[in-house]
Amino acid sequence: MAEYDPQVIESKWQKVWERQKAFEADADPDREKYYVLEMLPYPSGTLHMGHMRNYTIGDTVARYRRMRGYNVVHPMGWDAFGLPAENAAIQRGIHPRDWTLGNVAEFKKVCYRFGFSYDWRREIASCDPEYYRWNQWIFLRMFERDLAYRKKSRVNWCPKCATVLANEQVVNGCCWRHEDTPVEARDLDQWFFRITRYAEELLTGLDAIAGGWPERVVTMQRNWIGKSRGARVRFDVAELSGKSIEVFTTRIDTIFGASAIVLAPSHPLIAELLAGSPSRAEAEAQLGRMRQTSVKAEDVATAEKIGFPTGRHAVNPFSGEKIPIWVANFVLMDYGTGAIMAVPAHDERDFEFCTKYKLNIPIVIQPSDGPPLTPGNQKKAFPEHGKLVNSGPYSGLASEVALARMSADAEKGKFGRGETTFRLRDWGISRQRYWGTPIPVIYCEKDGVVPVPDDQLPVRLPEKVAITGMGQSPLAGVPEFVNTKCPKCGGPARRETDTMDTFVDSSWYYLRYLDPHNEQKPFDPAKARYWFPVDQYIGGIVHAILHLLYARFFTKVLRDLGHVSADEPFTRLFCQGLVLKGGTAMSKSKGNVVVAMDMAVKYGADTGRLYTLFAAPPEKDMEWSEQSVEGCSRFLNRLFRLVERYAPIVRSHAASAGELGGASEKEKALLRKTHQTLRRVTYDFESRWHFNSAIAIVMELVNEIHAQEPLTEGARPAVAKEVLELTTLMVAPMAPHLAEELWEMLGHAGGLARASWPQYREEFAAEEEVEIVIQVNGRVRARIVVQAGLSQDDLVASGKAEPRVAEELKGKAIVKIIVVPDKLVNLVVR
RNA sequence: GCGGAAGUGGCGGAAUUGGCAGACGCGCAGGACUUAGGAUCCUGUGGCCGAGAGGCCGUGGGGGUUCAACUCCCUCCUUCCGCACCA
Repeated sequence: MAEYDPQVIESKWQKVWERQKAFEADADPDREKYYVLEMLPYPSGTLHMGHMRNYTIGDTVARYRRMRGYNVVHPMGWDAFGLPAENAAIQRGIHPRDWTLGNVAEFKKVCYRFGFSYDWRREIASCDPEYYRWNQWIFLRMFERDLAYRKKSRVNWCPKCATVLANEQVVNGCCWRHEDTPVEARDLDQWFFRITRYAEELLTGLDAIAGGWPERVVTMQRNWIGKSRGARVRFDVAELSGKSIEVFTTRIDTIFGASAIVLAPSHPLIAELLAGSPSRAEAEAQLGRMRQTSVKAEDVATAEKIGFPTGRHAVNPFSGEKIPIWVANFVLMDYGTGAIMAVPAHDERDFEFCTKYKLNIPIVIQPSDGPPLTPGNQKKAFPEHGKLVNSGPYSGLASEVALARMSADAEKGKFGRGETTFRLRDWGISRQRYWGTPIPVIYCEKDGVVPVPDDQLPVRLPEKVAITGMGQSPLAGVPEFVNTKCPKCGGPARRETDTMDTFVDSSWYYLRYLDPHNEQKPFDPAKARYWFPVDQYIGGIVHAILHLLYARFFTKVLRDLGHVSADEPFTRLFCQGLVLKGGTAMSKSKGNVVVAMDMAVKYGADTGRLYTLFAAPPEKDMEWSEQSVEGCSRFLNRLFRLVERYAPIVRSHAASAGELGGASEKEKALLRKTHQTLRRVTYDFESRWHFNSAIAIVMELVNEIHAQEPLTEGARPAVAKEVLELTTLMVAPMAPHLAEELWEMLGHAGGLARASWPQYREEFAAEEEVEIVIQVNGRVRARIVVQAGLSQDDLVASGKAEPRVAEELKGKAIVKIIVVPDKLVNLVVR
């Protein structure tokens, strides 16, 4: 008897699939397409089972869809630019490209070993000039439309490294390499994508995809875009005629309670306000300190509120009241107008600030129910809507009414207007790094900023670069790269030395897959018309905001450029859970990884795949358990032995399905179980991807075939064939190598990579007999087996006849009878 | 602080969406086969009471709706995740 040897079987079928080109798919207007995609991986060193979960889910879905007859495109590629490659270069003196390509080769080997059904002809790597030239091309198109622009922006700067740090390289406000050196803020000229132009559409577009995306992701995106309606109001500066300050507020109804105007430390008007102010010297010293603080969000959020008065005043346009103008660290320059009106009684932050600096706290909103606020009893801000008081002509109005009326009045008085703002900011794409896409721009003394002409693309990354992690952008140290000619005047010019954020690479790669070798365009719109959008996208929740938002943005830009017609790139999104070991996510740095290749060598890829699907529903985190892996291995072994045992019977007979009639009771029971299993597995695959329960029920089926041995004595080949073939097909998307082997054992030539998913048959699945639970007052008192479809009256009668039930009914009156057909009878007695 | 998700045996989890709680797997216990088994097969396995038939309790806590609640409503607790001075 042959043993189940996954090493032999898996390698055998991987070669067959390759020879058959089983997973290559091309546009075919006559067939319905299905584009399933796992998020572009960063090819880091060793692949562990945390990675494999993502691909296993995607592959299972891809294989299932193929069996359902779809024309499935399932590509794979590499997010090959990025900081880790540069770190490797610094630490080991290896070129980032060599390090990256080495990892890619390793990654690919593991994907192959796990039998993932990718169309490898479509493979791309973002560090390939044939890929990133199109990043540059898209950048230029965006530049032409003012969607790419340059402005000064604040970055983290380590004075010891003399370089810019990414946010994640800032640890506790200090450089990750120099933990005693506080990070400084610096302003550099940087490139931005004007994603805010699409803010409204990125928000409304969520409604269209909401049904196909996890709700939490939609919510996170919505919050990130952060639309808020309010008003912009102008306050004149009392001491400087003709000067004014605009604030943004969502609560114009509280404006009579404003006790100060507060500016962000980098507000442009500060210099003018301070010129000639009595408190100038002290104020400038404070300002200097404030401007040094870190850029990191957490640090900003937890910092204590500090501020100082400018000595100037603003005039409240509604009340005519003069209030002081302050500067404080908690006001953000890049949200709203960079200035706020502080209404301490009705805003928590303002309350904290004004309490600290002993500013007035006038109450202008009273709760619509509950005790009224008084200066004596107010311990914290009251930020809710309510009824206006001390608000001149608006006193007595409800907030909701006042908001609209005061906004309209501000507009009439020409000192304000209704306005909508977004929390979303433009996307800064400049990185002072080597291993990324060069930004295709040239600076000429005469012509200024000059885009690189299309026919000079790609702007290639130079090979020989000193990467030290110190100093400015590495490319600035390569004179052959920097020094060039101005495309306009031909005079001497220098190239931009920053590279693009790697999120640019992953913002449109799903379109390049559709036409990966096109040398004329990023992709052929005709091909995109067939394949795009992605039907099912699969990846980690970590990318819920940025990557997905950027990809949506790019899709809209490319649509407006006329390259695609879809509004959204991903119709459905699935976020798989993490793989934990010892309670924390598997990661190399934590040292708790289960190496994917080790898994394949010890148990085989099919066992690894099956366990990943079996241990938990795919959207939930799962804890890795080696012992449970053994369980899956045992199951596949059992299945192998089962088919091996009966395969000769099946093969000896060229059975046709028509011979299933007239089966014995035992055979009928088995056919029933098989078709019920198929019904349930199909349901799990179609609806919610609960592969764990699909596998469980197939295990039950296999157990039943084993236990009852209905096929041994005088077994009917037609029944054996039906049962074993369906079982094999059901596990095929999950354990594809073994399924192929079983399929061959059962007498099929040519493999099942393109076999059809079977249709369950109701006439086999239907139960002839059902177990009915008989309850008295909701408690189970008996179970009876009856013919299916029995009438309610018959069920009640049979139930009452049960001795245990009769006993309970003795001396009591039945007040209500509930019958659930084929399931349950509940007799309510008193 | 705001937003989201989740709490079921010793463990991972199931319950086709209001109808038998604990499927399936792991672990554990007992047995069979074996020179041997960490292979394979069989049996048992939520808690308490009982020799047994059987009974009672049980899905984070408390309350409610219902003939019937892991499932729906209210409330509290715990854990995880995301955002975080957004005016």
